[in-house]
Amino acid sequence: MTQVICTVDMVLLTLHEERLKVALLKRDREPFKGVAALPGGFVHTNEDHDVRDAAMRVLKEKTGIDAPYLEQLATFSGAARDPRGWSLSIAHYALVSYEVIDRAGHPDVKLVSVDRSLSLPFDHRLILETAVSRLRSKSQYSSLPCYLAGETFTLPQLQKVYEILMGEPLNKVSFRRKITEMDMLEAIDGEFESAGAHRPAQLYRLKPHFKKQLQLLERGL
Amino acid sequence: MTQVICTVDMVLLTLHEERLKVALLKRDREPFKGVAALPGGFVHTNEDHDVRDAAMRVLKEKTGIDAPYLEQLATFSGAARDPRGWSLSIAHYALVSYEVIDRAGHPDVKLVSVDRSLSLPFDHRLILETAVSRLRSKSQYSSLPCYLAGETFTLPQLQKVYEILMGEPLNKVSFRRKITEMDMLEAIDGEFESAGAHRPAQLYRLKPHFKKQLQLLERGL
DNA sequence: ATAATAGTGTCTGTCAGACACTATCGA
DNA sequence: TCGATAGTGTCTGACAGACACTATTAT
Repeated sequence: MTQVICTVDMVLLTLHEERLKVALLKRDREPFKGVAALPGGFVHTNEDHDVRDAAMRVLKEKTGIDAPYLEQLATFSGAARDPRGWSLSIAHYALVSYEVIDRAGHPDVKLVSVDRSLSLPFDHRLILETAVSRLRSKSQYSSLPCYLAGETFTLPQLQKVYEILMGEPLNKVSFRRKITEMDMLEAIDGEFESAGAHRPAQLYRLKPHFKKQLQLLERGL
Repeated sequence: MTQVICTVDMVLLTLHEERLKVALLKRDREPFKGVAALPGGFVHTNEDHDVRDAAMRVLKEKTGIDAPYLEQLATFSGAARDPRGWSLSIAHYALVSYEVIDRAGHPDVKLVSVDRSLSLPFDHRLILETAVSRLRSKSQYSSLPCYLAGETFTLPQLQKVYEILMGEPLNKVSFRRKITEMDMLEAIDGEFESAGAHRPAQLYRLKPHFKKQLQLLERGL
């Protein structure tokens, strides 16, 4: 039994210009030095408590970002995926609003639309597709998309987020019924968002209880 | 960076005596020698193509079983979970009918109801609970439970399987409507199951197309 | 015949989506 | 006043579950 190379890879997703985008970073070492790839790194057994810790550390080191939502995706493995040898990557995905990426302002982070056919090193293409598929699937019946909307948002903004993820327009009345049913938002008293020559929209935020806990629907949207 | 111990653990689930049960094996070496635990083993980079291969190999070696359904569950990791050091286990779960376990006839395999509060070594309790939770969740809206029902089964038998997993009685008419909607079963012509002094039930099997591919419902059962 | 379960036709309450309406802003 | 979007009341068609019925076996 030979050594297994243990790494974590991060799929950092956000919404920008009405598109779902992934954060890519030019690799600073071999293999694939200089090629845009998912941020990743080795598991450090001396400093990481577990692989979730490793994923958060790698994300922070490479992009400067602490993500409000981060979840293990799956483990990708095999003899062929890394030229250095038999390797294994515990892939995670994280969701942030565009503002968080913008504020971090890391010069090497590039946002690329996930719908464009991307050529990525290792099996990062498969990892990315798995992450996007997981996100879209969970968006059908959970509060997950809220983490892409930022700290505060209006209901029309949140509906737009869901629509981009689901790839289809949603019924306004039904959408609001479901959001009410989930009972995860609180109106920010007296705060409205004026976005032009029309009635301003009420601002909402996630109830504190749901900051780290997804809310699920019995039946999807 | 010190060495990471890479293992796979298998959660082998089946139905027996109207209960969901997990297969446990007495450990044949330290740590926890002699204690009942999930079947597990090291990843062998020289013979396993990837961790799925490793999981299938471990299951076959320890229980003699080739499972019709096997899926990666999640990776459990950390410095504390294994006394030998910082370790990582890519947990998988597999579904089989009781007949498969019975036919394999492995003397050391014990079936234990998952609802009993079990004391297990390592973090196997957490792994088991995660697997059961995943299975129950997927049972709501997919054909997954079919793999617990065996090669052929009647609709009343399949409904019973779903009911055990969901923990509640299901409406017969609705259940059959959903099964028809999934369009994954084919009647075995002229084959019926006589189970007493009443009308025999039609035998069904999964359509070949769905042998390795789950069928999903738009809305759950 | 009777008991027991398999399998099906039909009715009804519930709920998602369509539509229409009011509310509130800037110009 | 008008155009635009926010937000809400209501109607209707579709569908899940309840009920009732027929079908088919062993005793």
